[in-house]
Amino acid sequence: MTDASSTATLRPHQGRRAIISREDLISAALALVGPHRSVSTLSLREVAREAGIAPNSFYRHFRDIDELAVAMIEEAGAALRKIIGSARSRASHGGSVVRSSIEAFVEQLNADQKFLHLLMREGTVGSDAFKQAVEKQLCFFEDELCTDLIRLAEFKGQPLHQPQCVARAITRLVFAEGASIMDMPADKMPAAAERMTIMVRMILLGGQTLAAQPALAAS
Amino acid sequence: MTDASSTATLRPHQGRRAIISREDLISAALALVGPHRSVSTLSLREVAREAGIAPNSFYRHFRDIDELAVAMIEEAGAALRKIIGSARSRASHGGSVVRSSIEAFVEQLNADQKFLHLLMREGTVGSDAFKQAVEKQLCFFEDELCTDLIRLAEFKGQPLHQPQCVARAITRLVFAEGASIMDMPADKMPAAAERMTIMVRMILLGGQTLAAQPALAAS
DNA sequence: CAAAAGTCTATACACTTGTATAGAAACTCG
DNA sequence: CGAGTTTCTATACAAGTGTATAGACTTTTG
Repeated sequence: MTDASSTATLRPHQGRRAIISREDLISAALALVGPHRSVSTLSLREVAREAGIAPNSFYRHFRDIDELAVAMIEEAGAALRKIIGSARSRASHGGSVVRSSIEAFVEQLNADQKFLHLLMREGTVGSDAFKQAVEKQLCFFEDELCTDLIRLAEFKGQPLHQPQCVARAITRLVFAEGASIMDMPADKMPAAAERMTIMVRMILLGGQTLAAQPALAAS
Repeated sequence: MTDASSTATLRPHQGRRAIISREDLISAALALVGPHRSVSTLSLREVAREAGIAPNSFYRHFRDIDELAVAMIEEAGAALRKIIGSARSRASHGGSVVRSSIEAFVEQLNADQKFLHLLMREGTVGSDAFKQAVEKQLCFFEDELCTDLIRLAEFKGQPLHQPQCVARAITRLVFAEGASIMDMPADKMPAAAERMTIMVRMILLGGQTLAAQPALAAS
């Protein structure tokens, strides 16, 4: 594969120039999904129509619609992790990491980006390959959050009980709650974001308390 | 509607006896869904075929497939709440409510009931009516848990910060985590259930700690 | 018993879907 | 230029979809 792509880079077009790229197809698919349209209902013909190509040309880029969906998920995950990551590092030498991360998250919720949509809502239906792709992205978030939590705990001198578990709880909760928030009327969203912050704080505080008094684990 | 149903009860069949009922259609639909099949991909013809009737007879019972889906969700929610509720009351004068509730939950996860599937996985895709139906059931769970948490807090003399928020966090987390657990290989499930218990404990503990030291809310 | 009423089936129509096949169009290289 | 190579299009097919229409069957009612 490395070989194929490198020769492709050296001799970009041996035959007719490609009129459309994988990214164009992903864009077309992104344009079709939305609050009322899920990836799993996209049809090959529909995406091709949106992209302005004949249905069969689709196969030049993806083996089937599922491969497209997986590519979309990976792109969405990478984009979102970049956003959240920069928000975190921006805040790391400033104030509350929790608040600024959630603010960045909700900001993306408001912006009409489709990325969040994909990751939050579509992880539970669809093909196995698709579900695994979403799961993988969520685990990336979890791991990044985990290393951050550990660093923060050491920095503040507040130990955390089972940081990986804390990170997972926060990640899953935020994505689940986010999916629900997306369907709310706009005027209820600030309150929901505030509530989400409290939820995350509770988990963190629970982890800290548990680290201080392990006996509580059996309460 | 009350009038119509009451007259229907008084005079059950004015014409030919119904060969199939709403419940039969729901059963047929339940038989079709599963780990690899989501409600949103069910077709009217398919459900009718499974139920053994002609496609058009479907309309005698539901206006469209979406109305069927909503009915399924309501049935699933009621059934699951009954199960969890009895598990909770069984444990209320015994030991840990958290553990026994989660055990009941995971037990249902293992049993090949489709109910949990519907509530956990399908709440984020589909029509608005469908999403709202799932959301409503989740709120029922949240409310029941909330009253239980309040009662428990008073009983134990351990006040809880924002019990409604705690209840929501627990509900959402458990359902999200449950959806993920369902796709795991069976040998990893006990560990996942244990981890879920810890997560719930952290939230509870966070809520208690926050009630004791409100100043921590701004940490 | 006949009429009315409700439930179901059969057939049909227009539409969408994925994909197979064949060929046209555009590009590079000798 | 002509050969080779790649991309894209046109057409076609079988299958599946929702649903409209018309009629057959069974039960209650007059």
